[in-house]
Amino acid sequence: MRVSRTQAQENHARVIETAAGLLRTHGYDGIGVADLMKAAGLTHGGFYRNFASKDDLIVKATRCALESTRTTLEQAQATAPEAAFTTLVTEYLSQRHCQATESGCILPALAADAARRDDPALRAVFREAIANYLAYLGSIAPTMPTHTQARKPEAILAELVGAVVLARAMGTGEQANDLLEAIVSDLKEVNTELAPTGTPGQ
Amino acid sequence: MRVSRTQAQENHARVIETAAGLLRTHGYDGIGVADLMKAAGLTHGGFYRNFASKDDLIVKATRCALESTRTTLEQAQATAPEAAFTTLVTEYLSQRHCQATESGCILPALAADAARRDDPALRAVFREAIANYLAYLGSIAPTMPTHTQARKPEAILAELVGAVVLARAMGTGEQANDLLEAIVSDLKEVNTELAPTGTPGQ
DNA sequence: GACAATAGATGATGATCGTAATCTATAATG
DNA sequence: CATTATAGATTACGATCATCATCTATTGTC
Repeated sequence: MRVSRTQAQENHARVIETAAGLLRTHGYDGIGVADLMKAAGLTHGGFYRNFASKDDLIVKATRCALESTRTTLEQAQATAPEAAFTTLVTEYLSQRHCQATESGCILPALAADAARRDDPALRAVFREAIANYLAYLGSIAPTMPTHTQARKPEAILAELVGAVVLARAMGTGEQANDLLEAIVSDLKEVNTELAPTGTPGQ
Repeated sequence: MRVSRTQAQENHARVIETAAGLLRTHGYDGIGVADLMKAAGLTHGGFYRNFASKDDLIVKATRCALESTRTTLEQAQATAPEAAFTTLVTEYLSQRHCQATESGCILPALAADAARRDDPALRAVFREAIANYLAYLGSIAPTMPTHTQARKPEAILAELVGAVVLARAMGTGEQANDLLEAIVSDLKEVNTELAPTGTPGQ
């Protein structure tokens, strides 16, 4: 059946948003076009009118997920500007984020998948995502403890992403929790050899 | 055709070793049983005499890859004990390692894939791999610069793994190189605010 | 040397994959 | 209101997937 222009536009957007969630959870190869369309409330028949290929949807959905993360970060910074770094670290390294694969950051969820694909457009989205994060980390540097502030943003981002990748691979057990906590304290607490613990720097 | 007992044993081992390489490159879902057997010089027919399922092979191949990495680490430590940490960082964050997906560390290659599988045995392999790395980092702590030595092994491992994941997703361009170099210097060089650059600590 | 055990090949199973041609009912247009 | 453009459904294509039953040729054993 046909549907109004605005309805069709909504459907198109919903397919992308739905895919942005399901692809993060199942991986680029872990879910098919038919299931993605069904999850969006449509049949798989109309897919190729809206998207050139599954790869096309993958790029659009990945960018959609990236944009929603960017919005979240900007809101956090606007809400509590002085605690931006603490909020980021606490949330990013939380059990909640590790379990919320569908809505979490694309970097731990899909970067390894993306590396296997020979798709320049997809790689560009990831370069953009990483550049975004690095810029954000730069912008909230004044809210970091001094020992963290002294480090390169690249190192902090890698540490955050690696922590979630490792914690997810370990499952929900105690070891995963210990690892996350160790990394939270590595990033948040002032090095005890340099200064007393507990107070964020500057 | 039938084959001698020892020959069969060799074949079994070769399937696992071959799979250890190809699964790292293509991901757990990126290559099928038939292609794995063919790469080992066999047809897919005999697969289920040797393995209970593809999941079974996945666990065995992942453990095989882990053991080969452990061997590499032990050799590096034995060869140049005083430079163990420098060697690890330089090699792990090299373009070579980022491009050698087939023989590289399983953590950046397959941890995200493993997180999606509901397989306790596979998760156990990853917990073991992570525990191995943490123990190794602990054992070579005396060869680290002081600012790195003061950090938790979990944080260093996450930083290494995250760096390779991000670099691979970015491709072979200049940005990936810059990111790797930034993280090498974050781990190797003494913080310039604390001490002059260039000399490893202690 | 005859017999039995078995490694591996052959080939088929049903499911699922991405892709696409075709159809249909309705929204947009005159 | 009649016409046309089109969103989405139906259906099917060929590939590939994991799995497995069956067959065969050779090795190990007596």
